[in-house]
Amino acid sequence: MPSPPPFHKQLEHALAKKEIIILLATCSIDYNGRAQSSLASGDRLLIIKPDGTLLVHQPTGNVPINYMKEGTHIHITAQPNVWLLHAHHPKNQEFMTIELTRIYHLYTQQVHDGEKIILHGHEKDMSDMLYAQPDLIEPGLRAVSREEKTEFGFIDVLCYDQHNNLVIIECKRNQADFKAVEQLQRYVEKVKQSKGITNVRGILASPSISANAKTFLEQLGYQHVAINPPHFKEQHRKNQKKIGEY
Amino acid sequence: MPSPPPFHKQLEHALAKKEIIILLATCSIDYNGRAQSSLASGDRLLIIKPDGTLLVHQPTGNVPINYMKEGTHIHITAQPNVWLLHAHHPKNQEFMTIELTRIYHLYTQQVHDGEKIILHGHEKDMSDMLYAQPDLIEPGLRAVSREEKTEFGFIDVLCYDQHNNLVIIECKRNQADFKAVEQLQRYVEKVKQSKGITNVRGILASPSISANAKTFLEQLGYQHVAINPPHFKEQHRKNQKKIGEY
DNA sequence: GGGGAGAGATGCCGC
DNA sequence: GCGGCATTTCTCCCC
Repeated sequence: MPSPPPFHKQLEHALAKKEIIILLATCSIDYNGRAQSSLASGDRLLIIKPDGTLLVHQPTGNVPINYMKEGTHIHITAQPNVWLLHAHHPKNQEFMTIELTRIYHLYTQQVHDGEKIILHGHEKDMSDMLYAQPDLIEPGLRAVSREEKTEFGFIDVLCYDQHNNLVIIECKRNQADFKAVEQLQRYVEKVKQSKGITNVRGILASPSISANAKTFLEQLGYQHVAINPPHFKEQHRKNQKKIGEY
Repeated sequence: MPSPPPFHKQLEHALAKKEIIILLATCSIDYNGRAQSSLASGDRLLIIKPDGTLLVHQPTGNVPINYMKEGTHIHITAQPNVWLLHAHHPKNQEFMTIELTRIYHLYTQQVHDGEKIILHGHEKDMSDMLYAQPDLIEPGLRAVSREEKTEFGFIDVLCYDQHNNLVIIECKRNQADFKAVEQLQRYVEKVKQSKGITNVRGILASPSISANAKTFLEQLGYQHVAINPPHFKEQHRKNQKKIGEY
């Protein structure tokens, strides 16, 4: 029975055929590009995708410890006791060198997946809700526009109140912070300036706001309205049910 | 020769022994937690780490299409034609169900890696440089403090100029945007207020700034100074050399 | 644990 | 391509 081709030949073959490559190995890593990094030797999981994505995962943590994005050119060279995996992203001017000293496992395969994820519960769902039902914010509000583009950014929801003051609403699906207040401030000030009016109100709609951000908000003369993103409670109830199902 | 244990037994064993688990399979996925998502059937790479991290990768892209963070409890159940992988993160109140219909490949192993990455070229390197050499910004500047905490955030570098005006410097290692200008504005206004003085200057130090952000900055009476993060040119030179080496 | 801010942020959509 | 901005942002640091 003929022996299998050497590791680097297998890898080259998989790269050429644009297979997904799963490699568990002891390696050290150097990166040079938008920043510089070095990582001493350890056991890691390397993933090379058909689109030229390279991910390096340690045994813990959510995020790859090193990575190269789609469009990376990869090649491997065999040396007496190590393999050198060179990764180069021409457009981003990024380079990575992985020195492999021990190969635990290599698997490669053609994969097919054309499906896209369907995601709900993001901020747009919240601004959709407030555009459809502005009285969740305050009785008498009339919604005028959504995602209105200004020179200084996009206004989530624009309304008039019952006294015909313009009302600018900025939504956050999570707790609001300084940045959210500043976004609101930027839109309000810009609209006042460009329309030459002063009766413009600013409302920050979010489930909560940090104490400091609230102080800041109120100093600027704006309001916070506590609003949960849509289906927040239903979602929680579903979770509770699922606990029972387990 | 005895046949190997069924897939779900192998997986249970690996979970119990806290091995890293690499699984290439056809699956569909539902997630419920901070948001809700569903993903129809396709070929994906699943990774389960010893710390309870679960990653789902499609054949393209940098980022996992679905994930559960460290601390996730995972168990698997076998049904007539499918396996159900249940993932539950108690603290985050998150749930994921993965329906596996075809197993291409399963590999599990103990892994060891205690190494930490060494990273250079981040923003702190830049504020360190400006604290040490404030005259890179403007002749006659005297640095007073770094990372100074205020009620409204942290000031990167605080200086006095040759006319004894207080100068607040905000650093960005990349192109500055609206948010950077607003951060600077917040610090300057807060310092003016808390110290009861008006001669406070604001300087944004970054390699570049977007046109709109620059307009905004100047309307507020602040300045932009073009500064590259340290070793930027050296880094580029290194890259150039590496191109030659290839 | 919360707050504040950077990140080799990433990804999406707009122009 | 850049710009503006949300992200199941993530991660780190400091209180």
